Amino acid sequence: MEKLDGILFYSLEKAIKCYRQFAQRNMMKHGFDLTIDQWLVLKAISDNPDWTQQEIAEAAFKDFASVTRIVEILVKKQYLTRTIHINDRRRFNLTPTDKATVNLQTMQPITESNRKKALDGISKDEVAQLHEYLTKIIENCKS
Amino acid sequence: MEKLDGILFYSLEKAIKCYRQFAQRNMMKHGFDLTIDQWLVLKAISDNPDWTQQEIAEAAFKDFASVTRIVEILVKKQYLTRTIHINDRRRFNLTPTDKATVNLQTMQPITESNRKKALDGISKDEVAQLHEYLTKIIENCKS
DNA sequence: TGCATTTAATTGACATATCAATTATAATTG
DNA sequence: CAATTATAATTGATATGTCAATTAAATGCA
Repeated sequence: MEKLDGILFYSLEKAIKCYRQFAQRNMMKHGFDLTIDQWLVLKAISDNPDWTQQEIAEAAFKDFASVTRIVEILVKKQYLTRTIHINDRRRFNLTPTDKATVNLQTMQPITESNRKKALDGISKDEVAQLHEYLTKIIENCKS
Repeated sequence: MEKLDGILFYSLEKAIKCYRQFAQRNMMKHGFDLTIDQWLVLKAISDNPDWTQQEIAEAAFKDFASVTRIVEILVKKQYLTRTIHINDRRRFNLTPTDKATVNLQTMQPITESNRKKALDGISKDEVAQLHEYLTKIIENCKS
């Protein structure tokens, strides 16, 4: 078999999977009970409290259905409250609880440290380069 | 919110998701009834018929549980036959059917074209560079 | 040989991804 | 205003990821 490690997209997949596992491990190690997807959605909502779930989904590059389910979990875990939107009864107001705010803040430095450790040995310029390549791939795959 | 697009790992995630969607679309467009994960596992088995499922899982960077389930589906879809291993009754012989062999061959140029299109505008050297960065990230996240 | 350990694979539970269908409401337009 | 269309969100089905527990068979060692 052509070695899988020799195929770029395989390494791409492996890199993101490794990073997710790494980030999740460190999150748990610090006693947090959120998955990184839940964290991401919570953070997106917290930073954009007026967005629809669909807008949140787009920003987080998640499926609408996934966001619906993640929001459910976040409400159940008491990180979000959900109330009906006054002007549009199809929508909801999603409001992070105090618990959410505190946890997001406590988590922030851990997340930053995770990112830093994962990029250890890659210079700022190289990261920028890498970023450009990824953006190019994203563009190419839109066709 | 710090724009998600500005975070490398978010773009990493987005890039691989985009590529998977792109590859899957093209696969379907040509009438194949496999997911790209099923295809990957089938290809790994086809190229290494003597490996254990665990070895296949490692090569494809998949969970053992996932491989078990994907193999089940491949058997059901008549891409694999499963017989008991003579020397080790814990194992199975996984043998691609003729249908599998034909499909893998027909698929190969499509896969290559997918990869090529997705990397359009990125030179060979740059791909090599990108690959190195990814390998570095994978290493960093093992800690 | 007999028992503990290791290994190969499966299974269960839950989270997420994806696609299609559905519901409820809002907006548009004839 | 009524009928159509568009939008926000949910739901169902299936596939995969992840973790833990389990089963069955092989191996190692006293």
